Amino acid sequence: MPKRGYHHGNLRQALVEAALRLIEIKGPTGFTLSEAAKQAGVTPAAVYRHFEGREDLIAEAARQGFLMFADLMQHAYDKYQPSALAAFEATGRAYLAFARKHPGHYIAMFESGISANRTPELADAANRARGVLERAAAELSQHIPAEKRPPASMFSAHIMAMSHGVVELFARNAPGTASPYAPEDLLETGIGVYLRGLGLIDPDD
Amino acid sequence: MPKRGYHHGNLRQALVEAALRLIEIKGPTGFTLSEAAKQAGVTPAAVYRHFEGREDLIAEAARQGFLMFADLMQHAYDKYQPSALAAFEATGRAYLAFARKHPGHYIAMFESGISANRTPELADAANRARGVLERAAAELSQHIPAEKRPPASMFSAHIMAMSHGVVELFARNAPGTASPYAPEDLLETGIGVYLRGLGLIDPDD
DNA sequence: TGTACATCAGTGAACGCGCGTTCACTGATGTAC
DNA sequence: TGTACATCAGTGAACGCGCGTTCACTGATGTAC
Repeated sequence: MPKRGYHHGNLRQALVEAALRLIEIKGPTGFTLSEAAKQAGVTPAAVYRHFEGREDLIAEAARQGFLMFADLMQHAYDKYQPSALAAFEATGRAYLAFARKHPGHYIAMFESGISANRTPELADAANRARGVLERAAAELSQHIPAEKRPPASMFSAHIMAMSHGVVELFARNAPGTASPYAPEDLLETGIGVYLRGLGLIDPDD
Repeated sequence: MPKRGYHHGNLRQALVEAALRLIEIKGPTGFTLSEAAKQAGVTPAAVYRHFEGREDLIAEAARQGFLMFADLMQHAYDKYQPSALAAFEATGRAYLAFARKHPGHYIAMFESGISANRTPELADAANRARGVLERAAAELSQHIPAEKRPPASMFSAHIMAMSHGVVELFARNAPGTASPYAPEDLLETGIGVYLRGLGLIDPDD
C-alpha cells in the first residue's frame, strides 16, 4: 500500500487499523487520536474528515469487531453442524479464539467503555454477534426435556459470562491472577461441566 | 471528621477514599490524582507525601479492596458452614455482592490495569482473596468421587470466571449488553447448573 | 510550665507535555463543456 | 484533447486545558530539657 502524496486514498480504514494497533498495545486508556493520526501519516485534524472525534473512532473499531466476531462464531457453528452439541462447543471456542486473535477489537468492544448503544450501527453489530450465540443455545436446548429447560437466552448468557470471565481473568497478561491452566482448557472444561449440568452430556462422559 | 487547619490528620486514607469515589464515577481512565487531592482539600503536591504517584494510589485502593473482598467471602463461607455446598454458594453470592457494593474497589482491583504483582502487599491481598475461594472449592470437591473430581483450583477458576463475567457483562450499566435477567439470578442459576454438572447437586434438583 | 528546636505535612508556583478540537487555508482530483 | 471550475481531503498553526511531577518553602506539631 504505497503512500499517495497529498491524498491518502483510504484514510478512514487506515485510522481504524492504527487505532486497533494502539489500543492493543496501550489499552483503551493509552490510545490517543493524535497518535493514531500520526501512525496513519496524517495530521490530527485530518481525522475529523472521517470521524466525529476520538470516541467515534473507537466505536467504529468496535463495530468492525462485532461483525468479525459474529462471522467467526457463525462460521464455527456452521462447521460443526448438524450436531447441536458440537456446534455449540465450537462457538464457545471461537469466542476465546477471537479474543486471542484480535485483542484490539476485543478491547474496543468490551473494555473501552463505549456503549454498544452509542449508534444504531454499533448496536446492530453487537446484536448480530449475540444472536449467533443465542441461536446456537436455542437449538441445543431443544435436546433438554422441556420441563427442566432454562430459557435459551439465560443459557447463552451463562456461556458468555464464563467465556468473558476466562478472557479477562486468565487470557490477558492479567492482573496477576495467573493460573496454572491454559485459558482454552479452562473454558473447554468449564463449558463441559456446565453442559453436563444441563443433562446435555452423559454424566459418565 | 472536622477539617483540621494546616495538617489534615488522616490524609492518606482520605485520598484513598476520594480516589475510590472518583474511580467509581469516572472509571479508571477518568480518575486523576489532582482531582483526588482537590476532593481531599489538599494540593496535588501533598499526595506525594503519602504515595509515590498516581498508580501507587490506585494500587493501595485495590489492596484495601482485596482485603475487604477476602473478608466478605470468608464471612459468607463461615456463615453457611458446615454445609460445604451452601457455604460455597454463599461465597459465590458474596462475589457479586462485593462488586455491587464496592464498585470503586472492584474497578481498582480488576479494571484499572494495575498488576496484582505490583507490590508484595498487593499480591498478598489478592492471594488471600483467591485463597478463600479455593479453600471453599477444595472442601466442596471432597464430595465428588475422586476419579471424576477436577482439581480444586480449576473448579474455583471456573466460578471466578463466571462470576467476573456476570459482573462485567451484566451488572454494570454495561456495553449495552443488557439482559432480561438480574445478575444475581444469572449467577445463582449458572453456578447451580455448574455444580449439578459436577454431580454435587441432585439432577432432579 | 516554658522555651528551643527537630520533624514533618502541607503550600504554591512552576515545568513541560500532549491532548482533542477549531479554523482558515491549499493542494489534488475529477467532471463538464 | 484541453481548459475552467467545483469538490473535497488534507495542512499547519493555534487554542485552552488539565495533567503528573519537582522544588524550595513554611506553618504546625511534638518532644527534650
